[in-house]
Amino acid sequence: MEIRDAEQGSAVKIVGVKDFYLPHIFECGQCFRWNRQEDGSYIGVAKGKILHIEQREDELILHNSSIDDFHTIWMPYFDLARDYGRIKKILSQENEILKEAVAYGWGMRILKQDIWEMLISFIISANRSMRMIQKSITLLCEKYGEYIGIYQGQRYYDFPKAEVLMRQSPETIRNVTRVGYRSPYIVGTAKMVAEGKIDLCQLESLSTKDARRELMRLPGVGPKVADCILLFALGKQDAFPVDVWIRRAMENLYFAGKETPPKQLCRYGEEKFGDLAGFAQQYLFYYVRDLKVW
DNA sequence: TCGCAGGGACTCG
DNA sequence: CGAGTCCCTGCG
Repeated sequence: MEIRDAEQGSAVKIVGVKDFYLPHIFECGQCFRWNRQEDGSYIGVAKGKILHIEQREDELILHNSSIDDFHTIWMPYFDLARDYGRIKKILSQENEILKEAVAYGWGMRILKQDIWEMLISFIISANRSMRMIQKSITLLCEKYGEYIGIYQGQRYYDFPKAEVLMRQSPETIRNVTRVGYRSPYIVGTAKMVAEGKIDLCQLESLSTKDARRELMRLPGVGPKVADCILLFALGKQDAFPVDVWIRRAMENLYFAGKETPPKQLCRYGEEKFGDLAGFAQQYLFYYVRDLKVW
Protein backbone atom coordinates (compact mmCIF):
# COMPACT_ATOMS: atom_id res chain seq x y z
CA MET A 1 0.00 0.00 0.00
CA GLU A 2 1.36 3.41 -0.97
CA ILE A 3 0.05 6.86 -0.15
CA ARG A 4 0.31 9.86 -2.46
CA ASP A 5 -0.86 13.44 -2.50
CA ALA A 6 -3.21 13.71 -5.45
CA GLU A 7 -3.51 16.68 -7.79
CA GLN A 8 -4.60 19.73 -5.80
CA GLY A 9 -3.78 18.70 -2.27
CA SER A 10 -7.42 18.21 -1.28
CA ALA A 11 -7.29 14.56 -2.24
CA VAL A 12 -5.21 11.59 -1.23
CA LYS A 13 -4.49 8.64 -3.43
CA ILE A 14 -3.69 5.19 -2.09
CA VAL A 15 -2.44 2.49 -4.41
CA GLY A 16 -2.15 -1.24 -3.88
CA VAL A 17 -5.18 -1.66 -1.65
CA LYS A 18 -6.15 -5.31 -1.27
CA ASP A 19 -9.31 -7.02 -0.04
CA PHE A 20 -11.18 -3.76 -0.31
CA TYR A 21 -14.31 -2.99 -2.31
CA LEU A 22 -16.57 -0.05 -1.47
CA PRO A 23 -19.99 -1.64 -2.14
CA HIS A 24 -19.13 -4.61 0.08
CA ILE A 25 -18.04 -2.28 2.85
CA PHE A 26 -20.97 0.11 2.69
CA GLU A 27 -23.80 -2.28 1.84
CA CYS A 28 -23.24 -4.91 4.49
CA GLY A 29 -25.38 -3.33 7.17
CA GLN A 30 -22.70 -1.88 9.42
CA CYS A 31 -23.08 1.79 8.48
CA PHE A 32 -25.93 4.09 7.53
CA ARG A 33 -24.48 7.39 6.41
CA TRP A 34 -22.72 6.64 3.11
CA ASN A 35 -24.46 7.49 -0.12
CA ARG A 36 -23.63 5.92 -3.43
CA GLN A 37 -23.12 8.41 -6.26
CA GLU A 38 -23.96 7.81 -9.90
CA ASP A 39 -20.34 7.08 -10.74
CA GLY A 40 -20.07 4.43 -8.04
CA SER A 41 -18.15 6.59 -5.57
CA TYR A 42 -19.52 7.27 -2.09
CA ILE A 43 -19.96 10.39 -0.01
CA GLY A 44 -20.35 10.18 3.72
CA VAL A 45 -19.78 11.84 7.06
CA ALA A 46 -17.69 10.47 9.90
CA LYS A 47 -15.90 12.16 12.78
CA GLY A 48 -17.38 15.46 11.68
CA LYS A 49 -15.75 15.32 8.24
CA ILE A 50 -17.23 14.94 4.79
CA LEU A 51 -15.40 12.35 2.74
CA HIS A 52 -15.86 11.55 -0.93
CA ILE A 53 -14.27 8.21 -1.68
CA GLU A 54 -13.69 6.68 -5.06
CA GLN A 55 -12.17 3.38 -6.08
CA ARG A 56 -10.60 2.26 -9.34
CA GLU A 57 -9.31 -1.28 -9.16
CA ASP A 58 -6.71 -1.26 -6.36
CA GLU A 59 -6.57 2.52 -6.30
CA LEU A 60 -8.36 4.54 -3.70
CA ILE A 61 -8.96 8.27 -4.01
CA LEU A 62 -10.05 10.20 -0.98
CA HIS A 63 -11.48 13.50 -2.15
CA ASN A 64 -11.88 16.34 0.32
CA SER A 65 -9.25 14.88 2.62
CA SER A 66 -5.71 15.74 3.65
CA ILE A 67 -2.89 13.27 4.19
CA ASP A 68 -3.13 14.15 7.85
CA ASP A 69 -6.81 13.23 7.95
CA PHE A 70 -6.04 10.04 6.13
CA HIS A 71 -3.62 8.92 8.79
CA THR A 72 -5.55 10.03 11.85
CA ILE A 73 -9.09 9.36 10.68
CA TRP A 74 -9.57 7.24 7.57
CA MET A 75 -6.82 4.70 7.98
CA PRO A 76 -8.25 3.38 11.26
CA TYR A 77 -11.83 3.97 10.09
CA PHE A 78 -11.41 1.65 7.11
CA ASP A 79 -9.30 -0.81 9.10
CA LEU A 80 -6.58 -0.52 6.48
CA ALA A 81 -3.78 -1.89 8.62
CA ARG A 82 -5.38 -5.32 8.95
CA ASP A 83 -4.53 -8.29 6.76
CA TYR A 84 -7.92 -9.49 5.55
CA GLY A 85 -6.30 -12.02 3.24
CA ARG A 86 -5.31 -14.09 6.24
CA ILE A 87 -8.76 -13.87 7.81
CA LYS A 88 -10.47 -14.84 4.57
CA LYS A 89 -8.19 -17.82 4.16
CA ILE A 90 -8.93 -19.17 7.61
CA LEU A 91 -12.69 -18.67 7.34
CA SER A 92 -12.81 -20.19 3.85
CA GLN A 93 -11.52 -23.45 5.27
CA GLU A 94 -14.43 -23.68 7.70
CA ASN A 95 -17.10 -24.96 5.32
CA GLU A 96 -18.44 -24.60 1.79
CA ILE A 97 -21.01 -21.92 2.57
CA LEU A 98 -18.54 -19.75 4.44
CA LYS A 99 -16.10 -20.19 1.59
CA GLU A 100 -18.74 -18.93 -0.85
CA ALA A 101 -19.67 -16.11 1.52
CA VAL A 102 -16.08 -14.92 1.75
CA ALA A 103 -15.67 -15.10 -2.03
CA TYR A 104 -18.92 -13.18 -2.48
CA GLY A 105 -18.11 -10.34 -0.07
CA TRP A 106 -14.37 -10.41 -0.80
CA GLY A 107 -13.85 -6.66 -0.29
CA MET A 108 -15.62 -6.29 3.06
CA ARG A 109 -13.98 -4.37 5.91
CA ILE A 110 -15.27 -3.89 9.41
CA LEU A 111 -15.36 -0.15 9.91
CA LYS A 112 -14.28 1.41 13.16
CA GLN A 113 -17.06 3.90 13.78
CA ASP A 114 -17.90 6.38 16.51
CA ILE A 115 -19.27 4.74 19.65
CA TRP A 116 -22.00 7.29 20.35
CA GLU A 117 -23.19 7.30 16.76
CA MET A 118 -23.30 3.49 16.65
CA LEU A 119 -25.14 3.35 19.95
CA ILE A 120 -28.01 5.53 18.73
CA SER A 121 -27.95 4.12 15.20
CA PHE A 122 -28.37 0.55 16.38
CA ILE A 123 -31.07 1.49 18.89
CA ILE A 124 -32.91 2.91 15.90
CA SER A 125 -32.15 -0.22 13.87
CA ALA A 126 -34.03 -2.58 16.17
CA ASN A 127 -36.87 -4.27 14.39
CA ARG A 128 -36.50 -2.32 11.16
CA SER A 129 -35.08 -2.70 7.68
CA MET A 130 -32.02 -1.04 6.27
CA ARG A 131 -33.75 1.69 4.26
CA MET A 132 -35.99 2.74 7.10
CA ILE A 133 -33.00 2.98 9.42
CA GLN A 134 -31.08 5.12 6.95
CA LYS A 135 -34.03 7.45 6.50
CA SER A 136 -34.48 7.97 10.24
CA ILE A 137 -30.78 8.62 10.82
CA THR A 138 -30.64 11.15 7.98
CA LEU A 139 -33.62 12.98 9.48
CA LEU A 140 -32.10 12.85 12.95
CA CYS A 141 -28.85 14.40 11.71
CA GLU A 142 -30.55 17.06 9.61
CA LYS A 143 -32.79 18.07 12.48
CA TYR A 144 -30.47 17.87 15.49
CA GLY A 145 -26.95 17.64 14.12
CA GLU A 146 -24.48 20.46 13.71
CA TYR A 147 -24.08 21.79 10.19
CA ILE A 148 -20.67 20.75 8.91
CA GLY A 149 -20.54 22.20 5.43
CA ILE A 150 -21.56 21.94 1.85
CA TYR A 151 -20.05 19.56 -0.68
CA GLN A 152 -21.05 19.41 -4.34
CA GLY A 153 -24.16 21.43 -3.59
CA GLN A 154 -25.29 19.16 -0.76
CA ARG A 155 -25.44 20.19 2.87
CA TYR A 156 -24.02 17.79 5.47
CA TYR A 157 -24.67 17.48 9.18
CA ASP A 158 -22.80 15.86 12.00
CA PHE A 159 -24.37 13.21 14.17
CA PRO A 160 -26.30 14.98 16.96
CA LYS A 161 -24.73 15.27 20.39
CA ALA A 162 -26.15 13.52 23.46
CA GLU A 163 -26.66 16.91 25.14
CA VAL A 164 -28.95 17.96 22.31
CA LEU A 165 -30.97 14.74 22.11
CA MET A 166 -31.51 14.50 25.87
CA ARG A 167 -33.41 17.82 25.79
CA GLN A 168 -35.94 16.70 23.17
CA SER A 169 -39.31 15.23 23.92
CA PRO A 170 -39.77 11.67 22.69
CA GLU A 171 -42.93 12.75 20.85
CA THR A 172 -41.07 15.35 18.80
CA ILE A 173 -38.26 12.97 17.92
CA ARG A 174 -40.80 10.40 16.96
CA ASN A 175 -42.69 12.76 14.67
CA VAL A 176 -39.58 14.17 13.06
CA THR A 177 -37.55 10.99 12.52
CA ARG A 178 -40.18 8.24 12.19
CA VAL A 179 -38.43 6.04 14.75
CA GLY A 180 -41.74 5.05 16.35
CA TYR A 181 -41.72 3.56 19.83
CA ARG A 182 -37.91 3.74 19.98
CA SER A 183 -37.89 7.51 20.61
CA PRO A 184 -37.96 7.23 24.44
CA TYR A 185 -34.97 4.89 24.20
CA ILE A 186 -33.04 7.55 22.30
CA VAL A 187 -33.81 10.26 24.85
CA GLY A 188 -33.20 7.90 27.79
CA THR A 189 -29.86 6.74 26.46
CA ALA A 190 -28.82 10.30 25.61
CA LYS A 191 -29.60 11.29 29.21
CA MET A 192 -27.53 8.49 30.67
CA VAL A 193 -24.59 9.31 28.45
CA ALA A 194 -24.75 13.08 28.98
CA GLU A 195 -25.13 12.70 32.73
CA GLY A 196 -22.17 10.37 32.93
CA LYS A 197 -24.19 7.33 34.08
CA ILE A 198 -22.14 5.42 31.55
CA ASP A 199 -18.69 6.25 30.21
CA LEU A 200 -18.57 5.36 26.54
CA CYS A 201 -14.87 6.22 26.27
CA GLN A 202 -13.70 3.55 28.68
CA LEU A 203 -15.80 0.71 27.21
CA GLU A 204 -13.06 -0.20 24.78
CA SER A 205 -10.67 -1.03 27.62
CA LEU A 206 -13.15 -3.53 29.10
CA SER A 207 -13.43 -7.17 28.11
CA THR A 208 -16.05 -7.97 25.48
CA LYS A 209 -18.31 -9.49 28.13
CA ASP A 210 -18.08 -6.53 30.50
CA ALA A 211 -18.54 -3.95 27.76
CA ARG A 212 -21.60 -5.85 26.57
CA ARG A 213 -23.10 -5.88 30.05
CA GLU A 214 -22.48 -2.15 30.40
CA LEU A 215 -24.12 -1.38 27.05
CA MET A 216 -27.19 -3.44 27.93
CA ARG A 217 -27.91 -1.16 30.88
CA LEU A 218 -29.02 1.44 28.36
CA PRO A 219 -32.66 1.57 27.28
CA GLY A 220 -33.20 0.10 23.83
CA VAL A 221 -30.00 -1.94 23.93
CA GLY A 222 -30.55 -5.70 23.95
CA PRO A 223 -28.13 -8.51 23.04
CA LYS A 224 -28.15 -7.95 19.27
CA VAL A 225 -27.78 -4.17 19.42
CA ALA A 226 -25.02 -4.47 22.02
CA ASP A 227 -23.10 -6.94 19.85
CA CYS A 228 -23.31 -4.63 16.83
CA ILE A 229 -21.87 -1.78 18.88
CA LEU A 230 -19.09 -4.00 20.21
CA LEU A 231 -18.17 -5.02 16.69
CA PHE A 232 -18.61 -1.80 14.72
CA ALA A 233 -17.37 0.76 17.23
CA LEU A 234 -15.31 -0.89 19.95
CA GLY A 235 -13.16 -3.17 17.83
CA LYS A 236 -14.41 -6.28 19.64
CA GLN A 237 -14.10 -8.68 16.75
CA ASP A 238 -14.97 -11.65 18.91
CA ALA A 239 -18.58 -10.42 19.11
CA PHE A 240 -21.13 -12.31 17.00
CA PRO A 241 -24.39 -10.38 16.47
CA VAL A 242 -27.33 -12.67 15.73
CA ASP A 243 -30.10 -11.15 13.65
CA VAL A 244 -32.75 -12.99 11.66
CA TRP A 245 -30.45 -13.62 8.70
CA ILE A 246 -27.61 -14.97 10.80
CA ARG A 247 -30.12 -17.00 12.75
CA ARG A 248 -31.37 -18.71 9.62
CA ALA A 249 -27.82 -19.25 8.35
CA MET A 250 -26.57 -20.71 11.63
CA GLU A 251 -29.58 -22.96 12.12
CA ASN A 252 -29.14 -24.39 8.65
CA LEU A 253 -25.37 -24.69 8.80
CA TYR A 254 -24.89 -26.05 12.28
CA PHE A 255 -28.23 -27.06 13.79
CA ALA A 256 -29.80 -29.17 11.04
CA GLY A 257 -32.34 -26.46 10.29
CA LYS A 258 -33.81 -26.69 13.78
CA GLU A 259 -35.16 -23.62 15.53
CA THR A 260 -32.58 -22.51 18.10
CA PRO A 261 -32.59 -19.63 20.60
CA PRO A 262 -30.42 -16.66 19.47
CA LYS A 263 -28.42 -16.86 22.68
CA GLN A 264 -27.27 -20.37 21.84
CA LEU A 265 -26.42 -19.39 18.26
CA CYS A 266 -24.40 -16.46 19.53
CA ARG A 267 -22.40 -18.64 21.89
CA TYR A 268 -21.82 -21.22 19.19
CA GLY A 269 -20.52 -18.57 16.78
CA GLU A 270 -18.24 -17.06 19.39
CA GLU A 271 -16.76 -20.43 20.30
CA LYS A 272 -16.39 -21.67 16.75
CA PHE A 273 -14.80 -18.55 15.29
CA GLY A 274 -13.13 -17.02 18.33
CA ASP A 275 -11.35 -13.77 17.51
CA LEU A 276 -12.71 -13.94 13.97
CA ALA A 277 -16.38 -14.28 14.96
CA GLY A 278 -17.27 -10.77 13.85
CA PHE A 279 -15.67 -11.23 10.44
CA ALA A 280 -17.43 -14.56 9.93
CA GLN A 281 -20.69 -12.89 10.88
CA GLN A 282 -20.22 -10.09 8.35
CA TYR A 283 -19.34 -12.31 5.40
CA LEU A 284 -22.22 -14.63 6.23
CA PHE A 285 -24.71 -11.84 6.74
CA TYR A 286 -23.91 -10.09 3.49
CA TYR A 287 -24.04 -13.32 1.54
CA VAL A 288 -27.27 -14.80 2.89
CA ARG A 289 -29.13 -11.51 2.98
CA ASP A 290 -28.06 -10.39 -0.47
CA LEU A 291 -28.74 -13.73 -2.16
CA LYS A 292 -31.57 -14.64 0.22
CA VAL A 293 -30.00 -18.05 0.60
CA TRP A 294 -32.40 -19.13 3.33
C1' DT B 1 -56.92 0.11 -1.02
C1' DC B 2 -55.71 -2.60 2.43
C1' DG B 3 -53.88 -6.30 4.98
C1' DC B 4 -49.79 -8.51 6.05
C1' DA B 5 -44.82 -9.40 6.63
C1' DG B 6 -40.51 -7.96 8.54
C1' DG B 7 -37.54 -6.68 12.23
C1' DG B 8 -35.36 -6.71 18.25
C1' DA B 9 -36.29 -4.97 22.96
C1' DC B 10 -39.24 -4.71 26.69
C1' DT B 11 -42.84 -6.12 29.85
C1' DC B 12 -45.61 -9.17 32.02
C1' DG B 13 -47.07 -13.89 33.33
C1' DC C 1 -38.06 -18.18 30.47
C1' DG C 2 -42.02 -17.69 26.55
C1' DA C 3 -45.62 -14.88 24.60
C1' DG C 4 -47.38 -10.71 23.33
C1' DT C 5 -46.81 -5.93 22.10
C1' DC C 6 -44.60 -1.87 20.33
C1' DC C 7 -44.27 1.15 15.08
C1' DC C 8 -43.41 2.11 10.38
C1' DT C 9 -42.81 0.92 5.62
C1' DG C 10 -43.02 -1.76 1.42
C1' DC C 11 -45.11 -5.14 -1.06
C1' DG C 12 -48.61 -8.21 -3.00
